[in-house]
This record gives sequence, C-alpha cells and structure tokens, in this order.
Amino acid sequence: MSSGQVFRWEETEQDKWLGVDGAHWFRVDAKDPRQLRVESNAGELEFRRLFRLDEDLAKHLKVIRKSGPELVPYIALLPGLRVMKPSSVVEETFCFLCTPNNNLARILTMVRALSTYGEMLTGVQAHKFPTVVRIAQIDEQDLRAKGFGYRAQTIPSIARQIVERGGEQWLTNLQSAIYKEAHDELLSIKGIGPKLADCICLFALHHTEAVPVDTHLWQAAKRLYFPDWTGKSLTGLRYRQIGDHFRDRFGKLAGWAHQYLFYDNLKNWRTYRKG
DNA sequence: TAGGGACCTGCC
DNA sequence: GCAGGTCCCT
Repeated sequence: MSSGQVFRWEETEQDKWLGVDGAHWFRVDAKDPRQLRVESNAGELEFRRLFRLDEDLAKHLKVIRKSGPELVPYIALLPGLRVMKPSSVVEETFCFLCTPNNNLARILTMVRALSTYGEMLTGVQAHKFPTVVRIAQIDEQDLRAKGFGYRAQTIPSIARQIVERGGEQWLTNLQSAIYKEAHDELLSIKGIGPKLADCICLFALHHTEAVPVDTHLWQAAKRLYFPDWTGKSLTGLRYRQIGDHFRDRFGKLAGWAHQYLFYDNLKNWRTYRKG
C-alpha cells in the first residue's frame, strides 16, 4: 500500500494493477503480495525508486512509533504504507490540482481526462501525462465540457503561471530548495493554497517533512492533539501549527507519520463525526 | 488573523 | 450536505 500517485493507477482486474509514472508504465500482479510480478517499459531500479523500496520501512516505523506512540494503532492498520516518489514533477503536481474540494471518483475521472492531452505510451493502452506547456494551452471550454467545473479555469491558469516562472524546470529547481522556500514559492501561484503546496512538496518535490493538512488530517489533529479547537475553523495559523507539530516530533519523517492519521480518518470519518 | 460565502460536479 | 481547498471579502 502506497500513497501519492494513486491517481495514475487502476486495478484492471482482481489484484492486477496498471500504473503510469512519467514515461514509465508498470503492470503489477499482486496475487502474491510477498512476490510481486512486474512487467514494465522501465527497469527494476525505477520501480524500486517509485515505491522507495530501498528505504528501510521498519526503521522509519521504529522512529515514528517511538516519537509518536499514539500512532501505533493507526500504523497497525496500514503497516506497509509508504510515501511514493514519483518521477514526474508535472504529472504529480497537476494530479493534485484536481483534488481540492472534490471526491476521489471525480478526481480519477479528471486525471484521466487530463492525461488524454498527453502522448500515447507504447506497449500499453494509456497516455503519458501532458507537459505543463500543453496544459497551459488547454481551452477552458474544453475542460468545462468534460465536467471540470471551475477547475476548467484554474488548472490551465496555474499551468500558465508555472510556465511564466520557468515551466517544468522551475518545479524541478524547487526540489533542491529547502522545504519552506519551496512551499512559499508555490504559494505565490494563484490557485495553490497551503494544502496543495504541501501535497506538491511531499509527493512531487520529495520534501518528506511536508504535512498536507486537508479536511481529514484537520479532523484527526483536533481529536488527538488540539481538542481546544473543536468548533474552530482551519485558519492559516492553525494550519502551520499542525504541520510544525508533526515536524517538531518526526522531522523529515513528518510526511510519513501524518499519513496513518489521514488514511484512518478518510476511511472512518463518518464514524468519528457521529461520536 | 478569524470567520463566512461562493464555487463545479457528483456521491452519500 | 459534503468531498484529499482556495479565493475574496469583512
């Protein structure tokens, strides 16, 4: 189980997955989870990199459990969860630009629609994600007709703002910047708020101390860490306090640590709401 | 800085 | 009513 680039993966049949990452595609047969069978136009190295298979998960978990014992039961629900490391900054960034104020089913539809603006991949029935220059050229009415709603305006607009700043290279350069600087730079774009900036920092730029505070993590943070905030709204200040709370305790693993609470709340929020 | 409303579409 | 928010306005 991994997170970050689920948007480009689909289960084609029981336990069989087709995933796209940049110019690469992977057909994964997970019938035996201990022994994945992978067919791909990339090498094993790319697959291992994408899922950070060369990082010692047990070691990460040891640190997280020690610094955050309250997370132990949540980790037990998803002990194999990893933060993905996608290879395409543009693909990852624009997938997340489809997520705000949205539900997963429609996000997947939108990501699929966006991908059709990219070239076809060879060897598999799927598209490579379009370039940021191509996205910048997409007509708003085109996306409106495809059910993008107000995102039909914001997505090409964000692409144009990125192109103005230097395009894909600008995003790539933010990978070498420190987390806070990258986050600040992303916030200069109209249409990217603190949450999206953190998703991009964590999954596209690989700043693993980034903590995206969405509606689910907000609920979980109030429950576990900030009970005084019950009934309050998520302001910019509280947003930073939650992220800093995770960074103070987990450092570079903050992005890993927060995920267990995110997924738990995603799955169980209706139950929590009643209680 | 805090709070509230609008915003596309579709599922619950 | 609300979803893996952001903008704009008091």
